[in-house]
Amino acid sequence: MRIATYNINGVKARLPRLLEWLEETQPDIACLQEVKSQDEGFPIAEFERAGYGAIWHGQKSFNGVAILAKGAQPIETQRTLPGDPLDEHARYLEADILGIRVASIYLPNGNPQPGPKFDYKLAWMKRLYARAAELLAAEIPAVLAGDYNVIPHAHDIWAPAAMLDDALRQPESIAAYRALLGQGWTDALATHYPQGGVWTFWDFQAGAWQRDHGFRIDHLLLSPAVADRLTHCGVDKDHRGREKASDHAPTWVELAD
DNA sequence: ATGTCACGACGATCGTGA
Repeated sequence: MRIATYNINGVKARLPRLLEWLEETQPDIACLQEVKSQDEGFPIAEFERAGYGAIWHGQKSFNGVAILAKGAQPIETQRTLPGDPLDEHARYLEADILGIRVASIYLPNGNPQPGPKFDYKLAWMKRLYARAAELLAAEIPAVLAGDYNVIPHAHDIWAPAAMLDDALRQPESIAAYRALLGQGWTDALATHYPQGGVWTFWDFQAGAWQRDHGFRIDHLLLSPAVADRLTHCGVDKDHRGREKASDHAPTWVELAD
């Protein structure tokens, strides 16, 4: 069983590429971020034609998350991240599919830092910590997949000195991510590629793709029962190099049945 | 040092967010 996460940066702009990726790689579950569409603009008919059921939480212009399931309908368990009723950003969606709880996460970017956007990022990570703890306490097999906007380690970026002033590499961001892992979650790619050097994002600017100036911010966190089933994981890097591609590449885990 | 892209309101460019 394959579970993937893909920050698509605009579902309408990427639709041909997205359908092509589904057709080529056939993920059983796909968590999407940066849908950048209101609910009514979500191209559900196209996904159903491709054989996928879906749930989505859209927002005008930015944010927006979705979960696709091959030949199945995700059963929604959460439409928001608990802990702040005033937070209207569409950044969290959670569902049961094929016996696994799956969350599609679009964690706040947090730039510029310091500032209110960075404060929001850290507060959001605290709320995620609380939700993740609940899932573990209930012993629900779970995968928390998405764009975490955190570069966990110096070997998760093309140059250790790059981005040091950025919200994605602040000590507070990294500490919050490590605290989450400390609950008992497995960062799948970190486990399989402990030497680092695996990127999931290449900026549109500055020829980052051509120079391979990337970093790893799209993560799949596995609960203990799911981690025991992990057989392979990776990044569909070639999809980043295609025409009209997102700035992220799809990232996935393969689980034993 | 610089380099991009999507979205949406506005009105055929610009601000925002990344």
